[in-house]
Amino acid sequence: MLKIYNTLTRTKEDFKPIRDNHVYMYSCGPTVYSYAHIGNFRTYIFMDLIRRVLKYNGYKLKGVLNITDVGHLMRDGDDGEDKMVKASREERKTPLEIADFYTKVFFEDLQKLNIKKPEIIAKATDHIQEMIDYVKALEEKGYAYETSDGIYFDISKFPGYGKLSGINLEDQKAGARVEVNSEKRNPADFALWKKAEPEHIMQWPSPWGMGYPGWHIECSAMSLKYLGTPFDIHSGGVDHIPIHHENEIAQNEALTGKKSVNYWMHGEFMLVDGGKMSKSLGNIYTISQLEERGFSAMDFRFLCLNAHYRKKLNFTFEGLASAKTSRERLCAALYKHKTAKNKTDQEILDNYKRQFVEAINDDLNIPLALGVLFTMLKEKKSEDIYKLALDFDAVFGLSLDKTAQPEQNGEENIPEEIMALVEARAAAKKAKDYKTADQIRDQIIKAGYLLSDTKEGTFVKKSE
RNA sequence: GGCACCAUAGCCAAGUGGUAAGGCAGAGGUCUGCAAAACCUUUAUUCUCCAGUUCAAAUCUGGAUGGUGCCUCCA
Repeated sequence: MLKIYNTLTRTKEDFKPIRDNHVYMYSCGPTVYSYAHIGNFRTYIFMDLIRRVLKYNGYKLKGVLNITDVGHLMRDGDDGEDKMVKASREERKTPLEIADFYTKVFFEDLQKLNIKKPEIIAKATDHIQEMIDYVKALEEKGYAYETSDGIYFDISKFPGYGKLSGINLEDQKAGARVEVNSEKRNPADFALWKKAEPEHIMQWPSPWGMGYPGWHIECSAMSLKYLGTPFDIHSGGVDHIPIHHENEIAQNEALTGKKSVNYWMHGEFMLVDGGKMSKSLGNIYTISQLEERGFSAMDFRFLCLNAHYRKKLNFTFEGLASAKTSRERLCAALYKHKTAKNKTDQEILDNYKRQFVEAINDDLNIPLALGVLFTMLKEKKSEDIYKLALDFDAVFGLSLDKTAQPEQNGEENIPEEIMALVEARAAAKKAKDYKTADQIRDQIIKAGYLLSDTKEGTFVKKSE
């Protein structure tokens, strides 16, 4: 039985899907105004792990991931500038060009990380009509009101507000900043629809004139369209608990009168060097930047797999290097099993499989499951172990079948002059001229290559 | 001020009532002309501290201390 932690109840619960065998899931996706960074990707790896564990348990999936290309404001939902508009101005491109470019990079990164795309990718700008209909319905039900700059949700009409994050609106008032927008009935009311100035570059006709949607309405309208209500799982980052997901709940439940989501799952943040990751501190990294430093996207995925999704993960390059070494040794060990012809007792295999399943089904305890894999690989070499490791990899997504390869004398990337040095060293060694051989070795290392002498001969590879 | 959470070896990290998984680094060894790499072995009588509950606590309760995130846009 799969157990998952539900943010709404703050407990681990048995997972029971609404439909027998088909799980409906919505995951908050990127706002495509800039490059997604490793913190964002930790959350998408988390989404991917949920999906893989569900599939491993035999469920079919209907997953939706949104691409936010409008409506995500720099401040609150009231008075900030739209992120897409800002990026568009700064990069001197149209919002569409901005969105297309960063969406493309986003999906390339997902692929590198071996994150499988959910079944439905939903772009906000393709669903403006659904959002307008949604807002109109809320207005008709008396949950929305109009001000000079937009349509707002009246949270005083929704008594359950705050149940996901545990906030109490009365307590919040004490320390809260003074609200700029005095037309709002309650400080925490949020925009469903914003009226646009004539020069605003992203706007659509609506019953309230030209304008654009609020950010929160996007996820509500699209999840309702594709998944209905209620649906099984809603995932996202922990930062979404207090505002974005509270607002989604308010919108959905106000509209339908029903509970909208059975299980809320939130992935914790990634810290950098023990603190917050932010552009102003200059400590955010993209996947490409990790690659420039000699790490693969898979090294990063492996790093994320080593910490539980509900624990903060402190990113350091030291930690990433440790993950890289660990992953490479894992693959090397696996290759030995792949090429072994021995068999392993079914009882032993079943025991590892059981431990693995217990781990992943206990609220996605992937770090523990990885421990099971490492322990299993220490068994006597056998192709049965290899096959079972690949079975586990359906969850890990480390492409173990592809990466468990013999060491190659990667000649495709080794320049001829280096190969000449390698041969010269071999000759010197054969002549027992170790002084010359060692000098040549130093020379090769200085040039940025690593040598490894094995019984099968000398291998060269680029050092990172 | 409010909300949420965390504290386990040099580092990362699992374990949430029955006597400390796993990884990295380190140490010893094998291999090597010597190294590096690889491989093998090994590494916490103890879980921030103080009380309490219990036959039994890293795990439960209370308190202290330290750390982080959110309440501004964030994954």
